[in-house]
Amino acid sequence: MSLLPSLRQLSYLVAVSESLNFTQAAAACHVTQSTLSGGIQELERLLDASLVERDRHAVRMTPVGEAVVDRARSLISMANDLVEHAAQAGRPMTGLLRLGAIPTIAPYLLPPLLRISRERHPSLRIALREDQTSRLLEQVRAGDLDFALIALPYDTDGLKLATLFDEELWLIALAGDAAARLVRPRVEQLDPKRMLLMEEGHCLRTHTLTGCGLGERANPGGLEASSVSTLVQMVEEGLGFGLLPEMAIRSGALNQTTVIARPIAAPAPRRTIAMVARQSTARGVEFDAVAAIARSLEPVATPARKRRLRQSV
Amino acid sequence: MSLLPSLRQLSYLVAVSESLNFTQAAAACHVTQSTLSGGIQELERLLDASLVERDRHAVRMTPVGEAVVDRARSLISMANDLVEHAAQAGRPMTGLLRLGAIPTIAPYLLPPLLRISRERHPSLRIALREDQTSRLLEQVRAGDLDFALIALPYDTDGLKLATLFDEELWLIALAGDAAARLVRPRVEQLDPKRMLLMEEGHCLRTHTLTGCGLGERANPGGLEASSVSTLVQMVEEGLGFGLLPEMAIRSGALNQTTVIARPIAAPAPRRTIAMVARQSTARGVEFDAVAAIARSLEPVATPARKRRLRQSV
DNA sequence: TAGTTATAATCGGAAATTCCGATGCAGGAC
DNA sequence: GTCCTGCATCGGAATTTCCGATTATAACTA
Repeated sequence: MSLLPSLRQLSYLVAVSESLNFTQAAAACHVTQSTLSGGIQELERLLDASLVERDRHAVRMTPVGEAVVDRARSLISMANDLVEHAAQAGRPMTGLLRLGAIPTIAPYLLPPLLRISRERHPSLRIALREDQTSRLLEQVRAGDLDFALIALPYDTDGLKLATLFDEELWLIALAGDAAARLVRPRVEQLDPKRMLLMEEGHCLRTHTLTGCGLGERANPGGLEASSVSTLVQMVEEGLGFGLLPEMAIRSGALNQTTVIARPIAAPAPRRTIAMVARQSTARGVEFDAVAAIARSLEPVATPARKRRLRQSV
Repeated sequence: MSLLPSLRQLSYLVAVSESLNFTQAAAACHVTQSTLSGGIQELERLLDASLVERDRHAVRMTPVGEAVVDRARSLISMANDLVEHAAQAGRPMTGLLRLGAIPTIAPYLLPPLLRISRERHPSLRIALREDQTSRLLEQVRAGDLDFALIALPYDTDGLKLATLFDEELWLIALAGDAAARLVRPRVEQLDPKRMLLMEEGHCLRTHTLTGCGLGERANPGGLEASSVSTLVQMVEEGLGFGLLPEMAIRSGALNQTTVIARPIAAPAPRRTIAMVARQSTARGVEFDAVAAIARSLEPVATPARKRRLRQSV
């Protein structure tokens, strides 16, 4: 086994890669510039590779440096998880849990989830953050979030994953709309030209397109929604039809509108709700507990229930 | 961010967990017992948790200690990968690569794989180890192996995975055997009572059973083979029939025998050949290169080829 | 051109840490 | 009791880490 670099040296390197400025990096690490400079040099000597390119004009990371920084980041977050795990070991289901969720899940799944969690585990506090999938995963990996609720398919490589439940996408349209004529439309019967999509980057956009067998080509009409509610409003304006997760509809996304929802004939477009965490998370117990609660909230889609739901909107 | 433990302290703890003896652990770490003792205490103080239980009679790890040891192990192997990656950065496809393979792959896939690898990458040396899947994965995780060739389905959680190709299991039997009467038998037509299996722990056993829709119940006859060649010999003795991967048959596992092979009608039992490595492996370039070579060695199973093969055995 | 600012490297010494050897202490074997 | 095994403890040595001051270089400014 070779000699190992210290986590401190690695954190110096990470800091440099973030500011590309030794002085600022040193401040961020609460050490002097000379200490950090020495630390970086020591690391380069130990690894026998140049990691940071010090030009007259600027500081840049070398390709090897970037690779080392990536590995160093996950090493440090793993070490943090280790410390946290030991600290929390005797007292599971307590303390602060930082939970992220995408905007097409948060408003519908979180209210009952938080309520049940408070009932069962009163001393577990949950902080919420709502963001796009890619950013949530970044934050989970960086250790800024403990868990994230996302929709699959999505690349979750290297993360701990628990699938929670499947969910169908339903058609939403005005009552008079051509798409709403059919009680149980099939995806092939939907006119791609009149389909309203979410903006680029929203995972619901991708899931809608792939669910309808369409590629990631831009929306012909050029009309894109930035949230579920704007999508509903655009449908209300008669600009076309859209697809919405069953959960959103059940939670009243169409209330106060004249938009109606229709389940789509099998094979219906669907997405899988899942929760992710770092593999090395200190909160394994909480992960299982929260996942269990979320699973119990699956939108049970019996035919009778669907009929009732369809009538109510 | 809290204060982090040093990798050295963590390695002390890992050593203690392996020998459960401070003096021996100290020797393994090349430090004195007092140094190691102090290191462990410092770690316990830092984590604010008791990790090692020092009884009058023995040393045991606490549950928290075990958990910390697990995390420490992967932390240390990640750190080693980081160092190795930096060292190898400028010179890919060189040096020693430690490759493991299960016994039902090694004799068939490795000879051509090694030949092509030597042609394309003369300065890459490959050391081989043959073992059961579970042990290979252990060694990969521990950093004793770089890659392992295994058969899926198998739990590869937390490892870097590349699927290489699918492969059917073929029926092997004596020409006069009831099972060999059919030119293209279906799995339902095979008599479970006369099926010869590999020993417990061999993944081919599991894949055979699940491929035939059978549970993991013991072999009724109690006859179990410890390798492909013993399985073939048992078939040759007329003790029953067996299932063998296509690759093994193509490579001549039945040569010098009177045993014949029959492809099974769709849906045939199959297994997926895959290669795994640590997520943090320093040999990402080599991983892709070796996987590409292995993929090019897929047993192409066109009907014409199958017919030719069947006649030759 | 001379002065100012910004940034990283270098150096000597202070501070902290890591380590060792010797010793202490407890239990078990004889 | 006496020896042996095994972990904890202690003082001091060796090493590492860190700081502050200074130097070096380039860019910008007046």
